[in-house]
Amino acid sequence: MKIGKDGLYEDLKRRILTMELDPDTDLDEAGLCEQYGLSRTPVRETFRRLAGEGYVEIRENRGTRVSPMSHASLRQFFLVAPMVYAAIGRLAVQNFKPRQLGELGETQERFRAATEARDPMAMVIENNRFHEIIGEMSWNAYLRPSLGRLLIDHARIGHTFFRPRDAEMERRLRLSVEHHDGFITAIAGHDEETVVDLVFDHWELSRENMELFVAPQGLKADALVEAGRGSERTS
Amino acid sequence: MKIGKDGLYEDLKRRILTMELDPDTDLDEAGLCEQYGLSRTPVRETFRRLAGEGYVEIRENRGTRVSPMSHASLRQFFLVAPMVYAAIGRLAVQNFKPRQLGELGETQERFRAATEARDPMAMVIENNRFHEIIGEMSWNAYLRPSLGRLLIDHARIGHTFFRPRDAEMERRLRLSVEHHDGFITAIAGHDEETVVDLVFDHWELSRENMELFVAPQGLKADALVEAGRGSERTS
DNA sequence: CACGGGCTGATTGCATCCACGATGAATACG
DNA sequence: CGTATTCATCGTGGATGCAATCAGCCCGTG
Repeated sequence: MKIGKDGLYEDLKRRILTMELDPDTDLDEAGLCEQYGLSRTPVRETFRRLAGEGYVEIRENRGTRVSPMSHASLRQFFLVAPMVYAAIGRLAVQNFKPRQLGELGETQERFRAATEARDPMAMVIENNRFHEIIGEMSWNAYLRPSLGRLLIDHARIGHTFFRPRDAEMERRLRLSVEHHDGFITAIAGHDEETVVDLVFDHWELSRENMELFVAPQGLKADALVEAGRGSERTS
Repeated sequence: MKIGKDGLYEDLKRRILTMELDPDTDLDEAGLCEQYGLSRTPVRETFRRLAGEGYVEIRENRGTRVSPMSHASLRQFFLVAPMVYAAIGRLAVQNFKPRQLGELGETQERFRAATEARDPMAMVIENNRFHEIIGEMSWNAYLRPSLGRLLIDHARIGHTFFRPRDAEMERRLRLSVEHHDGFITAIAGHDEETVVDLVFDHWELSRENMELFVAPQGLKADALVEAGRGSERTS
């Protein structure tokens, strides 16, 4: 674990994206002060910053907690994500700087390494970073805030994507890696239409997985009652 | 001028939207503490909050300043604004709550009163609030951050819209008020297509005005040199 | 005369202290 | 025995003092 203010910021982001910190988890201000060797002031400022970016929410006199993921907001997520992703993709092709293409490639290599190492945490982070960089390439300060919000919940809803349970999920994961390669090639070639097509393919891939997560595979009605009394959470 | 933390927050937003505080203006932390009867801690937290919403930017060890408006970002503004506005409009029709419709009506009445009173400041604020409410009606936490950013610069770029200089601009302003009435009627009737049409009409109206602001009417090349040495600002 | 180094004032960031409000438990009352 | 009220404790918001960093200025040097 890193120390200092930036370490706290990065760690909290990582832990929220990887669901190490579940939605609605209360953050212990005093505890984090101690762990990162900070006083409460910089910790509170980090909370404000994360709140501005949508990672947490601050309730007056009632502390800071990880942003919730309600059923209602999930529907809104599926409605706008493809639109924003496609727009960001187009703008990225139009506006990217060569230097960013290199950064994208490096991130993709780390992502590929994470998949080969079967490291779900690293996969989540590198995949998220990959799409963040595409956002940066768009150089659009107006659309990026929404992209950021979407990527947070995309990582959280789709985290099971990176924990393949069967051959089919393995195949999808490999396909996802190939998509990323395709993004890099298409962006480098200023091929806007191919990027948009890839955006939708890539979206469809993770959308199907996320729907499984939101509405899990058809268990028999009594399966949970039999096996896990009291362990499941009511949403 | 209000006092307290909320007063500071509201006032800064208002002063930034109305261009009372120009882009790139440094904010005086100590001065604001004194004016609003606060210590530096809550002032700094307000800065963080405003930074998260896109009103200001904080540079490490170099203070807080009003968010800049560069030429490059302006182009990005024109590219994505219609898309986001239209999407928000659709979602608002689908998801609004009756209570919000009342709030929208009240804001529209204040906006109308401001136009009749020829009060540009109030017009900017109420117009901005009107579109914020439509954003709230969408109940889409993913798209609203971008809407917020767009509305900030929409108010700043288009502030001349509310200072009509000739009969044509007066006409446009009246048309704008009528558009708002149209929004209320169409949203109340769940008429999604009419709302989207209105969004584009409304957008076109202010777009034309904003383009005049960005690329002002064709002065003769020597006009500024003759008349206003040193008084014009370089953007 | 131009340029670089060092100093000083001002401003920001961080730590600590204090006050207020919320939460939970114990007790008194119905 | 159940419920409401009070009180104690904890945690958050705000104020203040101190340290670090940055900007501007002066002076020395080439």
